[in-house]
Amino acid sequence: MRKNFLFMDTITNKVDAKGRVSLPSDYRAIVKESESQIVCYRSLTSPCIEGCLEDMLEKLATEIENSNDFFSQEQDDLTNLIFGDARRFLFDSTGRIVLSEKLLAHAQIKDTAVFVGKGRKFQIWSPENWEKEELKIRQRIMQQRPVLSPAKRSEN
Amino acid sequence: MRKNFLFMDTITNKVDAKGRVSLPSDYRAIVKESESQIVCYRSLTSPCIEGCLEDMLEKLATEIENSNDFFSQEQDDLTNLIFGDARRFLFDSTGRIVLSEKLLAHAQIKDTAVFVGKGRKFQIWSPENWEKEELKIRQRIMQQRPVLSPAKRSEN
DNA sequence: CAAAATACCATGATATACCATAAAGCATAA
DNA sequence: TTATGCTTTATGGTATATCATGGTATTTTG
Repeated sequence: MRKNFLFMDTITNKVDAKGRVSLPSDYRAIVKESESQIVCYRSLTSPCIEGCLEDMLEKLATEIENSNDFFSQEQDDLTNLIFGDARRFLFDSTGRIVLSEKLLAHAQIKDTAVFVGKGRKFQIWSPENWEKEELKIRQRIMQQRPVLSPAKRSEN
Repeated sequence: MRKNFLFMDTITNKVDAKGRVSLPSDYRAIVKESESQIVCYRSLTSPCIEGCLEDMLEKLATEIENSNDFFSQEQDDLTNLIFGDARRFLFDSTGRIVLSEKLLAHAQIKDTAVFVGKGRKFQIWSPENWEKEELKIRQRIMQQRPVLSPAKRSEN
């Protein structure tokens, strides 16, 4: 790969009874260009699904492999959680992936999924949880920047 | 080789009276692509079976050979244990391997085996032991999280 | 030859790939 | 701007292929 790519935007799609969702078309374009695959796993810290390109995990695996720390407990834990949870998700000719029950349950997703771009990775939220999360994020930002210009504040 | 491959996901399969288990189909695909073989041995630190491609053990052996580390006696011992225990496991035309009594006993596996991907290697657990282990790991990770360096990558 | 290990066959369940229609974006021309 | 046709995308439905697993045949080995 080594191409530039960014997962961006926020897109809401339907999830049917079988767990099928359309991957946003921009994301599909990234997959095609990169010649890699989408990999998803439960976020370690939030009630959402996280996704990235398999290349990213490849990189992680290589780092661990080369760290000469064949028997480290910490690495063992990490690899168990990340690789033990992650799975490839190929999309069919209509652009859909099917999310597993495990992932959907973790993210509390029923019939609607919100894809949120995060650059090198992306997240999938339930509409309710994402709404709350976005609010939290905005509040954190505001606190950290008390001196935002009035113009900026009235934007949006 | 240097092909890309990752053992991922957590998959539960049945073990019959003869010790036969289906190797997850993704794992089989890796074996075919790599033109290497699956090797399994008793984990040195946990009640589980550990597996990887034979290439990996090759690499480990080379590393030991080339590191004239005066203080690596411990690592040397560990690798001796692994090589003394490891064995090739070929799968038949239906995708099954036959786990030995020794391995099954060590992992306390009766009629169900849980395959847990770890990137370049994987583990096989009994459902009960894996459940406990996963919980332990999550607790440890949560505690250490702020100081984990490789984990930066998986941050939000 | 007996016992065990290994390879092959058959089946149902499940996941995957494909088809068809609807909806939405996009460009061009009026 | 507004209307019109075209292309791309989303989504419900269905056919197909794959996989896990119980069973049996065949080979190996002691």
